[in-house]
Amino acid sequence: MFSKSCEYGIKATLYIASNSNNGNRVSLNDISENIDSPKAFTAKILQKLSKNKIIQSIKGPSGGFEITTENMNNLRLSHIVKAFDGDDIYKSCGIGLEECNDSKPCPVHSRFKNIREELKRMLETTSILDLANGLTEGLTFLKH
Amino acid sequence: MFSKSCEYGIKATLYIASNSNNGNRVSLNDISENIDSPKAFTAKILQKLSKNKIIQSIKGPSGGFEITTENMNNLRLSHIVKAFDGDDIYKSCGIGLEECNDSKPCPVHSRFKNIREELKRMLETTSILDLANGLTEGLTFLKH
DNA sequence: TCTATTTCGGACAAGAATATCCTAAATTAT
DNA sequence: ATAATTTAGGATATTCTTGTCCGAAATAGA
Repeated sequence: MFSKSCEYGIKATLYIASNSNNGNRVSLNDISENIDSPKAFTAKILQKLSKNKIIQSIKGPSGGFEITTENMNNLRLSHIVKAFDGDDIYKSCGIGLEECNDSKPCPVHSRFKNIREELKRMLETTSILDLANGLTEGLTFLKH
Repeated sequence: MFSKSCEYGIKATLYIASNSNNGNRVSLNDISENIDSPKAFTAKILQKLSKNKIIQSIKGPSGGFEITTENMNNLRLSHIVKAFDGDDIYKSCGIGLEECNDSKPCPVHSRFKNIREELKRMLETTSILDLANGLTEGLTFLKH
């Protein structure tokens, strides 16, 4: 469904968010250990999240990554997905046609429409804060 | 959503189906022209469809590809998707966790559940015959 | 100021997906 | 039988994603 990068991006953001909740800044090491991801590759993921203003990065000793309270309240799952995979998943044609819409549909267009819209809606309404709270409360998990 | 191979696989199957409807066997050339796909790569796709008993292939002059009436009645979109991409799209965790279920959920588990199930249901109930009929009747399209 | 820590960013490596090429095998028609 | 047509399948090439490595830049603390 999502690329590996996007999966790591979501996990990393949620881990950072759940710690920023408690006022804790976390490092690359913390993150890659706690979301069970390759460290060097995760560094790239974090750079991307940082450039997309999804997370904030601080260099130097006691540096690391965090999410501002303001960001936390506005961030949605769709923002992360968009940064890594674009919005093809819920916008583009199920069998890859450039032009595919209600007036000139591909064979699967009508059957995919609802699902795509539901996915879009879910991603756009799911807040990072809510997901992070689930983690903080121990109701959900980022690794086995 | 699906791999390029899977997209070609669906398009090829539908093109063949819509022609088998009319009793016409179609060649690799026909197919790659009409679904707008690279010929050599499409040959591989057709081999895979053939090995998975989704389509039948006949060698030699006046050979080509077709779908038996029996197959046409039983084939569902899910069969093609499974042959190329497996069933990860509607079975595996949204952020790639090995173990992710109702009793030990990842943060997005509950929000993805319905969508995944709807997708599964759609793929398993959508018949190739119905999709092919839409094409034959000129209601839907495989290329722009 | 010096050192240790941490992120940044460019170059490079490995693997998977996509795509091509060429010869073999089968089959039809002459 | 021979020639022509069409799929089968192995080898190879290209591109994209995933992943690693290493030195540079920033910064906190001694």
